[in-house]
Amino acid sequence: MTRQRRLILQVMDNAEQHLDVDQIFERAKRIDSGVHLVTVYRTIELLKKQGLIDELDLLHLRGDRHYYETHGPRDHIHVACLKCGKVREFESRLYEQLKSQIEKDFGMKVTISRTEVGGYCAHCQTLRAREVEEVRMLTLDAEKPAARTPKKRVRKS
Amino acid sequence: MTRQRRLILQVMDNAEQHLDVDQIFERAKRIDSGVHLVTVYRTIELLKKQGLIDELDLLHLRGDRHYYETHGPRDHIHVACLKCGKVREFESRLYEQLKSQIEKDFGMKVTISRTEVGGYCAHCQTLRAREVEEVRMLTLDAEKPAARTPKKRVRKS
DNA sequence: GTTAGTGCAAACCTTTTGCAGCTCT
DNA sequence: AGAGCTGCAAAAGGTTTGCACTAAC
Repeated sequence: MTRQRRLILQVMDNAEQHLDVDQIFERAKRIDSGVHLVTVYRTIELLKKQGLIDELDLLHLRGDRHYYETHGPRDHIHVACLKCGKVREFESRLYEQLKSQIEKDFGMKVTISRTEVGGYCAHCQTLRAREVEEVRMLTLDAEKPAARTPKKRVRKS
Repeated sequence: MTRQRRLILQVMDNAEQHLDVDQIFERAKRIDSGVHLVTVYRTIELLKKQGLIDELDLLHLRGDRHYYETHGPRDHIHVACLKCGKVREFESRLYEQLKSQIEKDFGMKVTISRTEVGGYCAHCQTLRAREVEEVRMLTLDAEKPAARTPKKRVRKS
């Protein structure tokens, strides 16, 4: 347990949300500028193997990077809004039942599980409905297909 | 709808398992050597946006590649064995209920969902080490991505 | 003929690696 | 001291982009 590892773990524990590698790096650097990005990668790899943290993709909504969170006592589902990007967590007995069913049906022991769900949250649904309505009004006679959301490229500097 | 796109779709439809980009590329090339990797990427991007294919990570068991499958009529869960790497699919009414519960609790409309589960399958729990190794050879090596072979460092001009 | 898709090379970003020097126990 | 970690530079791997050319409708 070195100074750097302690720091990285501390950053992740204090995080109020899911961080990607660069975010962890930035926060660690702010406290101790002598921490190297490579060390963050290596530490994350280690923690992942030990099962102390979980890795998420969040459905690649924000690009293909990975996000990390400290492994809590209970499994939860990540629910993301496709529009505003907000991620919420969800626990359910149904989820536990589902995993039990898999174990029973396949005769297997489940040790990892990840479920990520995307959709439009209550707030964005009303926004979207309004937009759709506007588009419809504009194109009543044109018979145009619905506008696609432009691809947003999430790229680090 | 071009020759290339038709071909790429055909490859994915005929696939008996989840393919990554390079596997799709290799198979397409075998049929029409004039297909370019970039076109595969662009086509996948397109199909993904249209919701015609789904993207999987398979819990990163085989590295950080992405895998693709044509989007069937019903959602299913991917269940992977951590030992032999075999991936099976699982459908359940519980899963539908779970998604309904999320929609109800959050007042949201769920449009994408992905769940991937890892564990030890019935075989791997009981097989002896040597037999496990054989299964691994059969399932993982069949079309395993090229191993990362470190080479002598050579300065690039 | 216009619009959209393709091939190519090169850029880009993220993650991994070899190695030398430094830390922790 | 010895094992293990770290920082560094650079490689490797995967994905995207700019641009000229070609194919599709």
